[in-house]
Amino acid sequence: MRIGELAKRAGTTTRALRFYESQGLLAAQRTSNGYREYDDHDLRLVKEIQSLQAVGLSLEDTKPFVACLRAGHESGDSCPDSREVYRRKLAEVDACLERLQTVREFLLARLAFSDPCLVPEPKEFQCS
Amino acid sequence: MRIGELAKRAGTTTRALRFYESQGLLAAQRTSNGYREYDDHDLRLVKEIQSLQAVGLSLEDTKPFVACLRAGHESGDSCPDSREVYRRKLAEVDACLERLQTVREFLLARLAFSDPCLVPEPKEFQCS
DNA sequence: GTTTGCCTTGACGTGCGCGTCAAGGTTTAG
DNA sequence: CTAAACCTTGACGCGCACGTCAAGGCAAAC
Repeated sequence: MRIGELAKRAGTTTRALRFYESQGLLAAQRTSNGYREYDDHDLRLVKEIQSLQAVGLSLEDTKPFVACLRAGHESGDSCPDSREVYRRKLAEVDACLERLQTVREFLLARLAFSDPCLVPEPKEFQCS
Repeated sequence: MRIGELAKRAGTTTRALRFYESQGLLAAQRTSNGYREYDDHDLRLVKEIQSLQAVGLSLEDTKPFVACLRAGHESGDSCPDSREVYRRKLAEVDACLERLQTVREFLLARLAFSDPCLVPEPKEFQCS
């Protein structure tokens, strides 16, 4: 399949896929006219990248997982480097949780003084 | 005092102070030669900004607090707009905590399968 | 032939909070 | 007189994961 179809199947954009290639995550065959050609294995790679990004890993962090899949392993997280990324990320998450708890206590304490009771409006948030 | 001394007293840089001014957070008097001139009230403002940033608020979010202090209030968080920022931030923090808990569960589950037991190395982390 | 819809590379834009020069003016110490 | 240490504005850089144009090539339908 070509880049447009891979993007559609993976639910992403051609720009993202070309960016992954520029970062060394994705390697495509080229047809005679210079078009990129992908197979189901590449689709699998893209989905792996997406699920790891959803957990908060950077593209750099997904490299060991991609390499693991390329090495023939069934899952991308069965290699030592991948598991090391998991451990590092877990430590980061724990640190963040602790910090956010502190921040939460602070905000609650500040709001405790005579709150005029307005309805809050939840929106999106940058974390992890 | 001039910008260099204010920066030293507040533990920041002249670049940051000029940036605050460009964002409408800080307004300085000018001496005859064009130098910015600050007083203790400005130092107070800068410290307010810093403490709010430490809690994870953006510069934009600190504006109501600065306005509140400028309006003559003792503390920057005694005005309705400031408290509204607190409430919104609290909602964001709560959402982030929930999300990070989910991520943490995921990472623990993935690591649960035959961990070769390597020592983790805690580093800095982007959160809030 | 030409329009349509793919594809290519390249380069600049985004948000945030400044850091880091660059090129110059001012004031003080020696 | 000169050097040092301040100050001024302006403009570009950074990290991250792409978005968005620009200018053009390729293939199939009309």
